[in-house]
Amino acid sequence: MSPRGGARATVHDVAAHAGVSRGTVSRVLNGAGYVSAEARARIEAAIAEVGYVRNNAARNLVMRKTWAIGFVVHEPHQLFLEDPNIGAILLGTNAVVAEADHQLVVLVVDSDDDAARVSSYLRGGFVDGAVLVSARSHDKVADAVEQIKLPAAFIGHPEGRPSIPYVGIDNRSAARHLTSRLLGTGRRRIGMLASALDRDSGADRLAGFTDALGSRFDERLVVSAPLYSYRAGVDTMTELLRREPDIDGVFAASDAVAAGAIEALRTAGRKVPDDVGIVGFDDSAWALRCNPPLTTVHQPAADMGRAAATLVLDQLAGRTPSSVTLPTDVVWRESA
Amino acid sequence: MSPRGGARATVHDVAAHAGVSRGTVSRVLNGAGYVSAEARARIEAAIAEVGYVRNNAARNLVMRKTWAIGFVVHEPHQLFLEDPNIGAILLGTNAVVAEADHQLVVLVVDSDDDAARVSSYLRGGFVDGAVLVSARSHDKVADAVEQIKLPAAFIGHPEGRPSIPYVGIDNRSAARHLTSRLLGTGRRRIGMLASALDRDSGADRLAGFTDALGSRFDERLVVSAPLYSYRAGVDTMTELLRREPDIDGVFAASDAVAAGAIEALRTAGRKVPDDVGIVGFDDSAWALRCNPPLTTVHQPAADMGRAAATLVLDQLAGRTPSSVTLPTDVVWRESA
DNA sequence: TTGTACGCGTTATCAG
DNA sequence: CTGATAACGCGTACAA
Repeated sequence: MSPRGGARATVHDVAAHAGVSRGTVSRVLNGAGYVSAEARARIEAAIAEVGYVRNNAARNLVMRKTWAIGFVVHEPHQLFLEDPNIGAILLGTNAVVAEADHQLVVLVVDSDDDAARVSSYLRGGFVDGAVLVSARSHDKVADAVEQIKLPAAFIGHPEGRPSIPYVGIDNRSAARHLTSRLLGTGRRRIGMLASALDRDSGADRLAGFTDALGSRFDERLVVSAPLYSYRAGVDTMTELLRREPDIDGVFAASDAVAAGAIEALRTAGRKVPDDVGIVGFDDSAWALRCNPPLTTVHQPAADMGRAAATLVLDQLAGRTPSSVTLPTDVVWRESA
Repeated sequence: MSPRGGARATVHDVAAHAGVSRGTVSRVLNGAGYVSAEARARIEAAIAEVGYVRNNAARNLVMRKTWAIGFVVHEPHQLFLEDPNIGAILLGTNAVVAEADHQLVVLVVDSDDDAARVSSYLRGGFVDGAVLVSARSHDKVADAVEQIKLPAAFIGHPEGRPSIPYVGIDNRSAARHLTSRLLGTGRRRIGMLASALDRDSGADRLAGFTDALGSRFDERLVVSAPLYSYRAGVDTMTELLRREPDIDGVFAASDAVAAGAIEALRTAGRKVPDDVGIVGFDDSAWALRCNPPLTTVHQPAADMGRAAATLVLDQLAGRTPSSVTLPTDVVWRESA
């Protein structure tokens, strides 16, 4: 006796088909023992026959749990397409979440409307927790997460959200370290191509650069752009050359920016690293694709994803999570 | 009177708080008129006061609709990270889905376990429809979609799934066209770096190449690799040079492959395009990043995403969808 | 070992 | 215009 036309079979149908009660069917469905071999066999046959598939809306309603974790990506179009770390973070998160038998659900925020829709999705009980990537401090999605106390973790370190743990890297000390090594190669006039100063990563990298230069810091040698992009690298490097033609060292806020800068330097007839030494940040696919290969800071992207997932899972298990800062390494190659 | 500790407020709580019935609350929640101004005001105040947020599990259960659309990405790690089209497809799909007030939910399949989990997610009634990217013909996810008759659309054109509409491009004629133009530049010995021959895109590009060459086709000049990757380009080009040192034209199955091939050619001391003319496919970010810039086929990735989303939405609206093939353009640049 | 009955939070259908 | 009340499909004490 299949269910009425087109509708999906329910536990009720299976029970009727097998000549048992719904309770018994539910028990075999959830592997909760106490079912006779005979009943189990009949029920399993019935399940196959009526093509039963569980209705999760009903299940979630009663269990108050969805076994799904959100992964919210909050980037402007272009950056989302270009950012090499985001994919690795995603895969790392997915690995841990899957291991815990949950389903990762990626939500992309690409406009203000999206932010509103994703917020209400999160509030709507579709997920048990969420990993937030590159959220700004003031952010509709973060507001929602905080308000409904959804177990969550940031990748990065937005200020003003003490209630949500994060996993980050120490951008400032990494930038300081990298700049110092660049100084150590004997460069005299070192500039910075800064990016995304509205975000902790961008601001901290600039701070680290400033730290390393100390009294030698000259604000005229810092040119900034809103995004970590190849295009930004071309533009800011061009501007930096205009301001200071005898520049001989450059710290680019990301590998993509560095790649663009190298292009601009080539156009201007400068040789890398002979005339100008340049370093990047991220150790992304760009780094090896550049000519010459880029000296840069390696970001443990997949590990960050894994750590963030663990932070969320911990909260689901009732444990109190604490933010983590992962170590980075300078990778010295030919560009400086 | 707020709900018991920690639990979320329900319609019931709101109703009690406002001194009306649940029915009335539901009516203002869903904007379904027929509510006195006074009642509405009291209810709205109550909603704010108790911090009510809708429970979608319950709502979905009764409405049999989730307002969510799945976007299933089924690629090996590396390809997922490198593929430039996938982001644009995603954004295109998201735009249309959001416009229709649905939420796009991205599901990444990265292992056999993932495939099983995503399948059961799809069957579980978490989404009303799905867009499937780069699914193979034999695929657990596609099986599930077909079995439960989930409204869906493929990007690409997997064989053997006549019940699911797709949006694709005519890889074969595009490849034929591109190869012909390469021939037209006077190249004599033209080889192909094929990839992903287990997929329609890869196989069709090879077929188009073969078409264009006609009797001049020499199977020794075709070297293939499993993935559309930079690495594959380096390796297959190296092999092609070994087989045929006096090669003077190359059709690479994708821009990434072409970029790798250019690297291999440079290593071997050949000049592009003077010694060897090379063309790619996709018009991805690689194309302009290569030196020289790549002649290639432009894929309307965002449009493909939009079309696929429309296909799914059409089915949700009860319309019968039909597959679409989008036009491509050859973009002639300096590499050939 | 099995069946019964209740509750999860909404929306929808009716009388009033 | 409003308020009961019945689904929606499932898990689970509790009784048998």
